[in-house]
Amino acid sequence: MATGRSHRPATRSRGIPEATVARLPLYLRALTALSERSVPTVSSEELAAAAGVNSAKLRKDFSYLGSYGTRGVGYDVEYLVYQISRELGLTQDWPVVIVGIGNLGAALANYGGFASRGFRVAALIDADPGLTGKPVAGIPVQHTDDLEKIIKGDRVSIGVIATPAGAAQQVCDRLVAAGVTSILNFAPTVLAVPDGVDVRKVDLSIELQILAFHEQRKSGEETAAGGAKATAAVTPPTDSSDQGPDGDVPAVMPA
Amino acid sequence: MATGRSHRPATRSRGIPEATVARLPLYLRALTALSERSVPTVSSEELAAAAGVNSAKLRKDFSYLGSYGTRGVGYDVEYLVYQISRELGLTQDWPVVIVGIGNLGAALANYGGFASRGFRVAALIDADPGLTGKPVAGIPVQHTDDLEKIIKGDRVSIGVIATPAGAAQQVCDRLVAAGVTSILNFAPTVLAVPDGVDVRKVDLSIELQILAFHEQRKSGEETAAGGAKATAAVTPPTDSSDQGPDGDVPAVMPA
DNA sequence: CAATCTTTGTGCACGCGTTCACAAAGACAT
DNA sequence: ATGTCTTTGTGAACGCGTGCACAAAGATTG
Repeated sequence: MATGRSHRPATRSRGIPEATVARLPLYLRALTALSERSVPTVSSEELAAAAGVNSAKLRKDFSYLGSYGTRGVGYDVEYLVYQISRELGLTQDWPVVIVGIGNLGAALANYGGFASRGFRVAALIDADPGLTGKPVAGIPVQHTDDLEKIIKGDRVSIGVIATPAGAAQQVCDRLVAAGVTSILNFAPTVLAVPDGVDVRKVDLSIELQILAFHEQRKSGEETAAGGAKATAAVTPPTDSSDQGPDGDVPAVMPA
Repeated sequence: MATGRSHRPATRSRGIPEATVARLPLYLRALTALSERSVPTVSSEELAAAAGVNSAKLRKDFSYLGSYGTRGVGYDVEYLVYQISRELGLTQDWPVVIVGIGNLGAALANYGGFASRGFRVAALIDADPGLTGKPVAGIPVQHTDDLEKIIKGDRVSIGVIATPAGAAQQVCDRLVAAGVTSILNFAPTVLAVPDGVDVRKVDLSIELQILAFHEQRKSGEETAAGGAKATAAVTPPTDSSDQGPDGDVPAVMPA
């Protein structure tokens, strides 16, 4: 059956490493916060702390975008906000459809982080006729039957799937056939898509399982399980910035 | 200020690489599906396809757990389900609290994927007195004032933060002080936690921004933007299993 | 203008993760 | 029992990402 896994050898988008791209939104958020406080410039050290990363890493990340800093001073906040926004493509308008308006879909529709970043919820789509017409987050839900019409009519290229797992692949196929080329999938399924379509997956259960793994290690290490956790003595919250287990290997991935 | 980033040199949990741990839940889900269909054994090739990964990677991943396969045959589904569950710590009961019962919190409370994996929603907590006592997903919401009591009373070690960004750090501090040592954070903020506490972050907006980046590349590459996408000719959905942009560098990370 | 101080930008080395490719192991047929 | 065929388990090579450490660049002060 020969799988068919082509595995493109890291097309390295015009030289910007994927790892860097994944951090740009992080920097952007920190910079936006600084901008709102009218801070004119930041050093790599400060910004790195705000974004929760290493300062050397941050500088290297920025070096891929060009030399936007001034030695001895730091980075111009406004300028950097613009550069990163442009690089991420957030200066243009991205219509997005959300398919599956259950609890999660409604949460996503209400999520403020979208609108503030150039994303516009173009439509909410659900298969339940009982929902059709009902407004969620101020937007009337439309029926799945009209999916193709909506996508094509509004030139939507990004789709969010928040349906049950069983419906996900079918919805995905229809989205792709209608012209969607980027999909954010919340359903716990592996989606099959043709070449040229990007899929990012967010699985809440997987994140918890990874936490459980590390949690288990903590309990079962020093004391042999049992009443171990009864030691109760928990280090009080300090601002130590050490994070996470060890490596950064998250569960969200293109697939 | 010397950052303070200790960066533990990858404590490599008893030899299991983080990247592998992050994939175990993926395998587990595929195996569970097979188990429900009463499939006795799978080859690495088949299972890899079902989980959306490379078969060599899968075999190497399993090799860290031990030699659970039979050459010429494959892996025993039931046995593997058990081994992975045990490794991930899912054979024990993990009480979880969800703080912030807005749209997202409610969605999480209703999410079936938790219960089916050894996770138990021990309590829902919200700062809004109007919500207190109201049942969400069959569980009455409790007030933030009782947070410490709840955590300690039920020996909760995993907390989910689904509050607005502004409240996240404060909630985090209280959770940690009360004994929580693993946190899944949905608020768009960098959380500061003491050593020994794991934080995983899920940021919906970041995922979309990464998609936008790749989407922009697609449009601006072959044809110079403009009516480029009017070419409409979209490759029909096939079962080609090529996934994602290129490298696997997701936006969810310990921090 | 010269000296000093701050902060960027990056060359280099190292380690983790991925992939290839193949030998060893076992099933199965004769 | 012997041979063939399938599939695992892994050694080795490679590439990406990270972090260190420092030279170059510019601000700032005297």
